[in-house]
Amino acid sequence: MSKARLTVIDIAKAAGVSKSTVSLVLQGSPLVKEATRSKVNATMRELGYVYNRGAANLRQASARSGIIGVVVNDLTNSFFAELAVGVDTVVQSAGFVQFLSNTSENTDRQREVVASMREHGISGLIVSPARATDAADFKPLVASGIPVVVVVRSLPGARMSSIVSDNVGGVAMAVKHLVSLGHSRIAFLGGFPDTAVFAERRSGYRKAMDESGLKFDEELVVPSIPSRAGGVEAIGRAMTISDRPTGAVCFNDAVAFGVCDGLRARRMEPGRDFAVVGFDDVIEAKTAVPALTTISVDPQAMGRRAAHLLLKQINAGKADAENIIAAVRLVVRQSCGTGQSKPEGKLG
Amino acid sequence: MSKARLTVIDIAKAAGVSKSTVSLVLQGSPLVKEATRSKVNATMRELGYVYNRGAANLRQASARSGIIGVVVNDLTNSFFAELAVGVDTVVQSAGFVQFLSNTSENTDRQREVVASMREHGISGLIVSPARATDAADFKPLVASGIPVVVVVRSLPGARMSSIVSDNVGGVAMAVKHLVSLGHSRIAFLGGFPDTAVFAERRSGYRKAMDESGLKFDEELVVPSIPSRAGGVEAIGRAMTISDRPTGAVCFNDAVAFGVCDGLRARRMEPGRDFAVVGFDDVIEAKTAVPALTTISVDPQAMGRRAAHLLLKQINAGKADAENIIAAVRLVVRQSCGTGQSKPEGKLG
DNA sequence: TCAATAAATTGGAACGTTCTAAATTGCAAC
DNA sequence: GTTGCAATTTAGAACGTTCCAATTTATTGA
Repeated sequence: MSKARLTVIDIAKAAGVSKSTVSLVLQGSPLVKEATRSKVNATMRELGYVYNRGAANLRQASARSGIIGVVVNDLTNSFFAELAVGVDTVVQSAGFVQFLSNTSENTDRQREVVASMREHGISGLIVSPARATDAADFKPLVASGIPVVVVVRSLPGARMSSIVSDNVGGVAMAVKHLVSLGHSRIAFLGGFPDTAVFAERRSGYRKAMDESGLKFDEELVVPSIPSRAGGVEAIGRAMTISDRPTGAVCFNDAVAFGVCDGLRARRMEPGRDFAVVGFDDVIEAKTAVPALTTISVDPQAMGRRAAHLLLKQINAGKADAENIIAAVRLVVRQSCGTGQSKPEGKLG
Repeated sequence: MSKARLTVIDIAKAAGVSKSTVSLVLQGSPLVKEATRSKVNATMRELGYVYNRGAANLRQASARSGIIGVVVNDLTNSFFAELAVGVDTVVQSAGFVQFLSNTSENTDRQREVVASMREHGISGLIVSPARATDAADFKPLVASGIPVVVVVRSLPGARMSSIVSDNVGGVAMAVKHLVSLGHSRIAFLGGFPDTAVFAERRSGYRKAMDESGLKFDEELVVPSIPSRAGGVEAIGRAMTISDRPTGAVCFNDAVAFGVCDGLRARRMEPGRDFAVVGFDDVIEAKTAVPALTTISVDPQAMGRRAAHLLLKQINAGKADAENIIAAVRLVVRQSCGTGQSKPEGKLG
């Protein structure tokens, strides 16, 4: 059907110039005369020329390949989708193309995907690592001089730039908010206990409890799968404790929604009978009933920031690792009530 | 820092064979002796060789580039994220790599992204077009022999394969479900009225009303932005109608959740005081309270199917356009109640 | 042992671009 | 008219792979 691919030589012939000139035009070089440039451009449009980036990358350093790889661990989680969108906006406006892949928390697939991106000559990589990723997996990549920015989950041991949100500060903020509303039995619900993020958030919980002069009770931290279903389960277990909590800060918003579901199943209304705080501020947090009080991390902003950092490193040629802790803020909505009356009086 | 790139020639030298042999090994050719193959593989591992796919694509037909482009119109909508994940699973297991990009409903960006993918020599493209996409935008692509599969939204006028869900059948099913529960004033809420999908779903609504012997009342279809906020707004307007509806089928699940929010704001409990049906069956539909009765389109399955179709076309070299309507099913949960008592008695 | 064949390997020419260094052109000043 | 210098343009050698045709090596059958 389609004839042989059009090359720069075909364009050159048709426009009556040399292939070098066409190449110069392609690169927007100031060396070529305006008249020539427009003539060449016209011929390209006319004949329907398609640039072959693969051939170009053969000559140019891969820093100019124009592809930014983005690898996320769970695309079905809207947090990561938002993150990718944030990266995309700045990457696109810098004239790069985003190459997004999903690992579904599978380290083998992550290896494949990263290898594949490397083969395609990416200019840089932004990665939210799968659980249990070995930092050494990225060693050869950074050794070969390709900038890498790690987001969301840090990979201790590797000399790579990273951006993670302020997990300890965020949870501490949430706990203190509940304390200010009069709560003293505060649970920490959800999350996989073997992850760095969990450890950080838990330590923020402990820190804030200590600083508020409240007793840290191991019973009050109940891990679970960090999902809505996990939240239902976690609140279930939390309610079996003899000295029941009156509020909880949750590992993330999904867990928090699950906790709300679980409370309703027990005929308790979240925000009135029990205070719940989430973490992430996913889009639904605003519109849920009750609207969720949560720690906002703004995944899009995080993505944009990661992209800027990566672009900086790409342009600098070689940059030293930079580790950023993204600030986080408490968004007060309805899920903790007004704190007017004593929460104890509402239980039962 | 890093020395010059390792090439197939370096490996050849180190392993004591010719570059051609190394190339053969790379391609898994049966022509090379087992002993040689393992020797070469060992050297590659040892020296840390990275395959340069760009150079390879220069020689091979782009059908072998191994990249599948996926373009979606809104990555922040989990429906499309799920779709992409579905595509990814089959694409990966076929040894291809997915190249996902987001257009955010912007046709200009869509053009850029598609052009960029073309430059990178994709083997095929799966696209969920941005609103108001001109089918002609894809003409040059298909003319050049690259297989394209359109998903979710059809592009009338173009000779491309497509997979869309059974919009008219789905909504009709939902309406008849409500009718069987005793409802007769049924609204159709949400959606942009200028889209093909809206037209199809609306026509399914009308068809089912007619077939059930119920009066089609223009007042009962109230469009809105297809989001949670849009749902709140739509139910608000629907409740101002003199002869109020007692149930609604919604443009999608997001709208349905918004409708639930709006009902609660009016002190009505969805599933008890008003029946609501969604469309899409997003993950939250199962765990929401009340669990949402909805039309399930299984985006992952749709993605897998699109990927299979695309791979078939890639392998066939040239395939004629195939248009698939993906079956859809009604998932009954709690948001329509049991239908035991007359819904009219519950209003007020 | 020697053909005859099969199996395995190989050199060199592509592929479509960029880059370097050199050649050509234009133009102002002599 | 030259000359000099800047502005444009260009030929040809890369880049790292695959493919073709040809060569070398192993295996078989007499």
